[in-house]
Amino acid sequence: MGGPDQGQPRKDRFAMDMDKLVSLCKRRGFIFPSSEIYGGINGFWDYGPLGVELKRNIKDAWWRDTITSRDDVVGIDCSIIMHPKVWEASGHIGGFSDPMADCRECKGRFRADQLTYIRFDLAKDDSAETKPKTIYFFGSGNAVEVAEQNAKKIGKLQSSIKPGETLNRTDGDYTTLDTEAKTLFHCPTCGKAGTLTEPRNFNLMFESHAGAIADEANKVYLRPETAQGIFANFKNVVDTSRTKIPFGIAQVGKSFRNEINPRNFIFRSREFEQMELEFFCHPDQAAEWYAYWRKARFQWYIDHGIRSDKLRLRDHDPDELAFYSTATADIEYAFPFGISELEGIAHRGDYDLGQHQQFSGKDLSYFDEERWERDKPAMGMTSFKEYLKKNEGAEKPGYPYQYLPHVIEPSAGADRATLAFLCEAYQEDEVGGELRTVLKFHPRLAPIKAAVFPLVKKDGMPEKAEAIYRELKRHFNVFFDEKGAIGRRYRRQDEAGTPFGITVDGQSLTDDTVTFRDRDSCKQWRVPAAGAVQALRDLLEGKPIPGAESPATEIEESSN
RNA sequence: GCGGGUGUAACUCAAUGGUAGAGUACCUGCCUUCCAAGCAGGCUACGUGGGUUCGAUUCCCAUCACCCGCUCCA
Repeated sequence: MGGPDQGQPRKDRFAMDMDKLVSLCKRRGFIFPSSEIYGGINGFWDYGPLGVELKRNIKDAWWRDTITSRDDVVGIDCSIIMHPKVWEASGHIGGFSDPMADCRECKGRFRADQLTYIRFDLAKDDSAETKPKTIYFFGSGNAVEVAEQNAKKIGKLQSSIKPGETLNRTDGDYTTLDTEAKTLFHCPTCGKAGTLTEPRNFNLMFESHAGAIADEANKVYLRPETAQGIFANFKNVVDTSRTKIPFGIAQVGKSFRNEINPRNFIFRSREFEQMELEFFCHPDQAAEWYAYWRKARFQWYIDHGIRSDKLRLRDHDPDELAFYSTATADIEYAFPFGISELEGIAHRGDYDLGQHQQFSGKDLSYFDEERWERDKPAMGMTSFKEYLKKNEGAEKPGYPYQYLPHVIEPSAGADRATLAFLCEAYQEDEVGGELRTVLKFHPRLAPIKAAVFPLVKKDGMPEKAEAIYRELKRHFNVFFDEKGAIGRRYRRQDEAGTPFGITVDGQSLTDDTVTFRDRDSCKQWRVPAAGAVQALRDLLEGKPIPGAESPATEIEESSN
């Protein structure tokens, strides 16, 4: 987050801002606050009739481009609740929960485990009964930093020891102090003592209990990401699906995080949907695959209509990387509320499989049989055991035939993508001197593909239009509307993002043609009624509008 | 979680210590041959819970939700 676009959005006549978008989403049935009749619930949102189609189209496009159109990726659908050990192995139980302490005085908030104390107990050797004298030094940071902050005083203390006295030093953090000692702690910001609250755990994982009785023993978590289900099933998939490295396993599904502060419409919510791919490859090829997915995933957003310079690809600085990752890139979008992440592509090495191998005690390594069979004659070996024996004592004796695959993880948020596509599509322009609000979705993503209208409600036009509608409905999600003025009906569909309007008019009754109307240009052209299905299919697949120089909507080939 | 702001109809807004009005939208009918036309009629609201008051949508308190800033975001 952060960046040049974070100032107040301009609210001029044609500007998109979140208020307008939220309002449109509500008005047209894209997105509603969850449980709204009870006042809503923070961090949860519902998708309405148009919103669910949009989001489904996004997920379907991702699924098709990532899995079914490829030879090297398979899908999976894991349970939301998994064995709690999964989250120990993944680091979510340790790293996902932060104890926080607030200063009552200056309202500062601190990671309680980063508030460090250094404690000295001064004891006289010959008087075991005398209580040792205790001196504390406090600060923010690790023990070394706090020692530096207090170097002078500590030095003074150490040099004041008399013969027959011992000085014992213990380091620790705020969470380990007893209640009395906590009152001695100074707030690192305002410097006042005893102003910090008890540390409170901010565990971002939702907890539940498997079974009717709630106790510690059956505590379970709602998954905070879908990825771990993939790693946990790595062996199952390898053993059953004839997949060979390099290959990927992909999943779309709900995840849950108890965000401290849900904000920005559906961008950060507590229940959200992820589209994640774990692509497993040989360590030697990981860098290449990382580069491939980094590029392919960025292109995917462009191919689906995010053409503006609001979309960017940002490589993480080395100091931003998680300790196990050798490279990570974020695909970001400049939302009205700031530049924020849509998707991260991470080179995770063998960290995840390694963790699960360790915590489960199961061998998760991959054996490259093809390569072994190819190479073994040259080495004069008949069995892999010989090879292992030869390399006994080596760090990776089975390498390069047996190894933990490295993984490239493109991890996308379906709700964030939906919001980005909405923001990108939202436009206000002028048609015949009137202001028009239009959602210029890529036809592949548009909730409704076409709307069918009789020009007026008489002379048999409604009947003819409905017949065409029925025929189209067998193939596409189309909409029929015969009420009111034709212009109003066009505009309504513009707000829903419907790319094409099909109108039955007076001429249709004599020559059996209909007009097609393009959402973005408002241009119209005639098509034989009997060919409407094929004509719409052609348009949705990117064939040009008759008379137009460029295709109605360009659909480039994805780079896979 | 802290500070500030907002909460009235589906949407955008108004007025008011004596229970509320507009525009748009929506519904019905008439009319209408291509971009939110017209006519007639109709439906829908004071976020929730307390308090003060004869009486609260209005004042006070709490709560919930949303917005902005901070914080957080493996």
